[in-house]
Amino acid sequence: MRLSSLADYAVVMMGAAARHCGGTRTSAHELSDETGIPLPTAQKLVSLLTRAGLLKSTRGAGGGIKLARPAAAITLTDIIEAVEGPIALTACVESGRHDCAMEGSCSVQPHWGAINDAMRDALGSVTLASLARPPIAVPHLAAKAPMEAQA
Amino acid sequence: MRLSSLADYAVVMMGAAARHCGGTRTSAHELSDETGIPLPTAQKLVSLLTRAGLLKSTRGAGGGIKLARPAAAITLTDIIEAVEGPIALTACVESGRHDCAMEGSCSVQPHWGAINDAMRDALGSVTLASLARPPIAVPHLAAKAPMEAQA
DNA sequence: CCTAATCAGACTGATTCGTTCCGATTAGGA
DNA sequence: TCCTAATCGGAACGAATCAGTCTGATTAGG
Repeated sequence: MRLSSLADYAVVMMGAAARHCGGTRTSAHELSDETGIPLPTAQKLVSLLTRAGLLKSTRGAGGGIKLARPAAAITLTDIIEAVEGPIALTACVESGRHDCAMEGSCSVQPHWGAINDAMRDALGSVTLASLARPPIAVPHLAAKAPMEAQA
Repeated sequence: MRLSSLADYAVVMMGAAARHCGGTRTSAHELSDETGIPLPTAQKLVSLLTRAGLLKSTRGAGGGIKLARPAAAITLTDIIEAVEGPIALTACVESGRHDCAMEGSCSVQPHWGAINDAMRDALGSVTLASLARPPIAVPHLAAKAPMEAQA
């Protein structure tokens, strides 16, 4: 139930990239300096995020990277899935995976789908634009998500 | 962003324990047979869940385990935190942890608190009683959680 | 044509997780 | 009262995943 460090770094890096006024071209080196993330790691993340279609990269001298979409159209779900793969709390919610011995007789398995979707939607409602806003000191505003698994 | 296998197993085991009419005494061996979880692993989980106050264990011959609280008063958050520790998507949301070099200057750090609480509340709204219900074939009913991190 | 700067993929070391085994504790029966 | 049996509790081993680093391929500019 913890985000991997790479996913955490990816969110920070995308936030820094979004602060470059969206379409302005930047580079992995520049983002590394701004965020404090080690350069090799930043390069690896740029590679992953580009392959996922969140960044547009231009190679060669004078090249760089920029957001592939407006910051308001990029969510935490997009970033996390770009680094960690599909969001799946358990193995049985991944489509095409049927390696659980209790498949069919497990009584909680049908519930995981709804729970997983709720998690995914919650992360999907947080856009990169909202993260790029300067921080305001109002730490507590967690939304009450009235979810009851009935599936 | 994936639940550990132990946490997954713990949910299955608690669901099986709840199906024993709440207060009826059962054992790790019995739960292992019912769920298919290997016996040593089931024993380890019983130990963790007991220490967390979710199960009441009685040692000796004729002993066993039973739910410490009604199934309706046990949530997914309780079970997951009993096995994995406090739910913390990132290192910076854990109270007392300040080992991030970007502490203070990171612009996304203030947002994680609200996001983390939303996750925690969503899992906390799923009770063991709802999981113990026999599965119904209605796979899609994910709640729309209108959360926008404004912290 | 050459140089320089960038992204992209492959490799190594370390940490964590999952599993298994063995010992401590306790109630029941002789 | 002692012994036996069944249980929980903690410790050690092996495997898998992950974070981080390095080197190579590609491309624009001089």
